[in-house]
Amino acid sequence: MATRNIKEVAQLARVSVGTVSNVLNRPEIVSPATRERVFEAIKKLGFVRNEVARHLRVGRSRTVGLVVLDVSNPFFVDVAQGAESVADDHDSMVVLCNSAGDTGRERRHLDQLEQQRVMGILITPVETESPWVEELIARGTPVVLVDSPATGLQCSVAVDDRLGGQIAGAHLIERGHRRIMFVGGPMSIKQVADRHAGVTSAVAAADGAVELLTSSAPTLTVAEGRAIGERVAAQPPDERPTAAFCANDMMALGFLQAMASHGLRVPEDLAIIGYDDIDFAAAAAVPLSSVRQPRELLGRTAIELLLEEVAEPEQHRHRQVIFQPDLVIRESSALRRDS
Amino acid sequence: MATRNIKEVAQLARVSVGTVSNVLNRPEIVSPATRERVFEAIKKLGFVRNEVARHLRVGRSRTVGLVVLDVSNPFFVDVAQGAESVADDHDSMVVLCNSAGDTGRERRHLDQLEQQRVMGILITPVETESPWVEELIARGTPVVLVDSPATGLQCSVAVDDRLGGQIAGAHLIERGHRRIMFVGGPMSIKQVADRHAGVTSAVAAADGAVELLTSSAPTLTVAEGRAIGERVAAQPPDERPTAAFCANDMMALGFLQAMASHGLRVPEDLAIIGYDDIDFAAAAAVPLSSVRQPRELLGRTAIELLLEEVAEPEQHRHRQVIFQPDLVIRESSALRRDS
DNA sequence: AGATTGTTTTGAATCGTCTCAAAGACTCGG
DNA sequence: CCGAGTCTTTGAGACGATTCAAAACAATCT
Repeated sequence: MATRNIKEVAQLARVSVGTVSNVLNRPEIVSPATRERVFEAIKKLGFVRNEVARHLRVGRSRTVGLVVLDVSNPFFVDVAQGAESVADDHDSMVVLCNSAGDTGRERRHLDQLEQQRVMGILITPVETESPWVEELIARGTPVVLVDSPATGLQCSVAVDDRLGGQIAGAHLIERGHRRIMFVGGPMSIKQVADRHAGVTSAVAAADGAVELLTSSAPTLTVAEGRAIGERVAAQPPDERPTAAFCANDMMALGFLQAMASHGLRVPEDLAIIGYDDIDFAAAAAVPLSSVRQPRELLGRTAIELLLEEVAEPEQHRHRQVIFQPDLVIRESSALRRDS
Repeated sequence: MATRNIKEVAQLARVSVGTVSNVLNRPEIVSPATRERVFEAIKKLGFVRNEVARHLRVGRSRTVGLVVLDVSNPFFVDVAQGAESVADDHDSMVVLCNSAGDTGRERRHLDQLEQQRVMGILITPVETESPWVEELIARGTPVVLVDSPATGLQCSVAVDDRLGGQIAGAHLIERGHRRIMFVGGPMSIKQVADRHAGVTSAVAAADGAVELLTSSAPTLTVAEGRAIGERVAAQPPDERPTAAFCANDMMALGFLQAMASHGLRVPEDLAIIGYDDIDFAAAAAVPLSSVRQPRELLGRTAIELLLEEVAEPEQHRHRQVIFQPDLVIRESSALRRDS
């Protein structure tokens, strides 16, 4: 209730409001004596600068919005932490919003962020083509796409998911697997489609006859991974795939659990490889092989591109940064299989 | 760049700014004809209300800060989702901040939130006694403590951790364990201390001679849990505890992994029980028994208390809501042990 | 027509801070 | 002691929306 303002500080310190403002923003141009007086007044009154008024006046905000597909997927939490670490160094702030894969929620968050006049928005959009995002940009909010193809209207950072899928597929084939299942989700999600395309190309490139089965769940969750795993475990051994490539680690963990609860050994009976390399992957009881994405780096780079655009809007040219994924082989696919 | 303001809208619609404001805030008091004209102008110009200016004028913000100890612990993500679901219904917004257990970061976040004049702050403080929080309250920002004892200056929500520890201990004793290890962290963290106190009391209440070992790591992470697990696994079988009660599920998962990688069977060779019941606990290859906390409910209740305080500051009396934890028995502790 | 009541619309004041041109205070050489 | 430079400090507008007393307009009744 007792929120003090700059005027009260000025009164107590017997200076003008302009001087107080100067002390706050360019202390070096004000004489040590008055500066000290002002600081004392600030302390005595418990004055805290009203960032809202400041923002209104200067027109620039210090916060960046980050809208992700699923906060409960640690992958996105890590991306957020990467972004936040950079924001910290620029005394700005990241506000994390969860669209939960829902277009409506995504839109509401974008509206709120735009109304707050945030400095810019980092987003992993629910749908590749998003008119909302384009209008947002047209109205002047800088946007950086995370893990989504750029349209030329903005910068983007992404990881080559096709390559990731290919690496995973090649690895399984090299380990002797001839019957591989892709445990995926809706192909409308670009990441899923690309990873699938990657493993498909790896299969096509193999000499021998490698079979690729594809299953698809509505969402990329632990529960869905487990459900698909249950179905696979119920199949007769000679019909079962010998390896599963899961669209993300959440699904892979669910799949793994289904294997365990049906007494199937991983990797002996069935190898598993996931995607993202979240921390829980390494910590699984059978440590999970996974295609690693540079998660923090993704977030860091995204916000750096944004800050760059904000700093020099004129000479800024939109860029698309693409990182290479990385194969991390752990126990869940470590075994060589004699076909 | 092309951010339109209410004045431009007024001009185009040939009305005064006051009328535009009315259309935005109390459309019912303005005649249908002008209302329509104003809406058209808004659409044509792509006008988006400046929440910053609004906030400055009306003095009330629509955002709530939530400062948590560790975003990479899914427990806190779930708390956040609970809070957000309530915020959604009150068209306000939750901004999630991560103190990462660091007092400095915590303070920076609190400063930023106060400068933004947020409606209020929900916080799981790093340290129980926090002068910053008290000053914050004194200066007029409502605070609700999450999972921390209230000082009477604010509301709080928490789960009875002592009871949780006791339930876990009693369960293990009932299953025949006579040598139990508490896998914990710094006792300065209230949650850890309480859970430890709980299991201690359960042990004291047992007739037979039950031994309680205690180990402590600097942080409650998967890696630390694994490290302690490695040490335990290296002990000769007759010196090893037969059960481990971990301070949270992250540690329990790490511990579990160490068991697996050393060929120790869970629960046959060693039972494990965790705390929080995060989703990954059920999804572990040996599904983890855990003491469940009502995670979303915790977040929901916290923000409801805050909204209540904000709505009626006068007649508001601070309350402390305490929830009961719940034992979820899964495979990792399912076995009855014959001593 | 004039009075009365009710409905819409107006526009000036306000929120707390920043900015910047201009005024004030000092210093120093002549 | 004056005038030319430096430093410091001042104070009057913004910024964009909301509010509210008052004005304008409309409808109804004498």
